Amino acid sequence: MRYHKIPDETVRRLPIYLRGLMVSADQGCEHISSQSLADSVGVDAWQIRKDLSYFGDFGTPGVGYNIEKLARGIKKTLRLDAIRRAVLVGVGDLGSALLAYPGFRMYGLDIVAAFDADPKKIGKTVNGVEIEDAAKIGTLRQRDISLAIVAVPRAAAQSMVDELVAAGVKGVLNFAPCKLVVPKRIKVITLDIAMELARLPYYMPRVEQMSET
Amino acid sequence: MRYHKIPDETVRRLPIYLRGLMVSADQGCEHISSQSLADSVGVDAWQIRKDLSYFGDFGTPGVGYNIEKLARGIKKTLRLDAIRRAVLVGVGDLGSALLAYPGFRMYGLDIVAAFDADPKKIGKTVNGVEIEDAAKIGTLRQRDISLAIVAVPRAAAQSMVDELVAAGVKGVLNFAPCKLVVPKRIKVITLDIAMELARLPYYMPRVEQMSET
DNA sequence: CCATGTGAAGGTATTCACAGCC
DNA sequence: GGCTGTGAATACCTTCACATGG
Repeated sequence: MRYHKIPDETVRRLPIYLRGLMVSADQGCEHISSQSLADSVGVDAWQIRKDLSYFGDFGTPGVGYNIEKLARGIKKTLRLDAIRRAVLVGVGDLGSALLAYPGFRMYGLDIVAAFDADPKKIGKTVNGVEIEDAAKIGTLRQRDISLAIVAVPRAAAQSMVDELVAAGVKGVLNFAPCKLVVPKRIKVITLDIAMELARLPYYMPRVEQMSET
Repeated sequence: MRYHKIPDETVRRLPIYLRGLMVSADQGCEHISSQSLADSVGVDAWQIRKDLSYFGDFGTPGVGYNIEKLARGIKKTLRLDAIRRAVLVGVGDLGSALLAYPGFRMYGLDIVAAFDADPKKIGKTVNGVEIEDAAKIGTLRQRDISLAIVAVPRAAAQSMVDELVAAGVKGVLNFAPCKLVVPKRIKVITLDIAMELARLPYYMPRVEQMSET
């Protein structure tokens, strides 16, 4: 293996592989070939091998990959071994669902704090996390939390992010349907759910619809 | 303008442009330049012009784009003018949040039906939509609904999708963290929220973490 | 003999620079 | 002068084919 910059598209796929490895590990497997993993996650085998080749030699020719070792390697590459604590801002319908969502655990991620501006919500506990006053986001600085999830209405998103950045947050998963302006050192991934649904019709077969022409 | 296949990446960006156009329209603007739109949505101006050039001549040199006309053109390209009704399967925390989510309206999309397997939920009404028995998904065939949103646990996702496909659904937005097997004519977009959060640390500056090395 | 890792080829998307039109 | 639309250049990613190693 030689030095390579890891392509963004590879980084996008790594969590998929991790998910597939967990499933195989649960089934008691110790090793897995790129082909088997490919079948279970829906990515081509050569793509998996190429992706993994960017950051380490994990496989054994003739045998495959040691699941435990490969999972550790991927986690390290994604820096999931060091960063594990996240804060949620905005405990509305979507925010509450995220607090209850068990899926983060698979990647070793935990939501350990939550903020909201609504006085009726402050002080309540949802899924073991107490909702704090959004005006106190500054207190995050002392709490070793560098990941934030933003689930507030569009109008509030930018100001919340400004405060999060001031409080030392380094990465943001944004559910508000808008662009967020942040310093270059901060990474924002925006996930606009309605937008994903909106691009689905483009790929659907062009049959005449009964409603409207 | 000449014939071009529209790149997938362009299709991914079109809803962003649509969102930006709505905002400008709300502000009373009639025309907008690629540069202004670029500033408001966070995509480069030449990228926008290139994307739009794949499917129509919308702009006027020296003036810019007519917002109303461009929005209609994008909607038509994405086929949002014909497909508007969606069904939700799985009314848990996330599903309920999606039912309440106002963002789909912006794209002319409506969730008009909901299914769940839990007898305690069946018959209840959430946000004006009555929850029906998941065993009755087959009744969709008569209801002119071709889009589905799947928000059930991983273990139930594949069988729900099988039923949806049998009932005539053509496109699926899947929130379950797994690959779904469907006939080639069906389009599935999987949106794994935990996975998005998991790739965030990779892009964050490599400072020493206080917790664990 | 089987499965990995990787150069090389091929394809797709981004970026540039500018001709053409209002 | 200002702004669009687009060929050409560049960068990036995917796919292939096979040498290499257990």
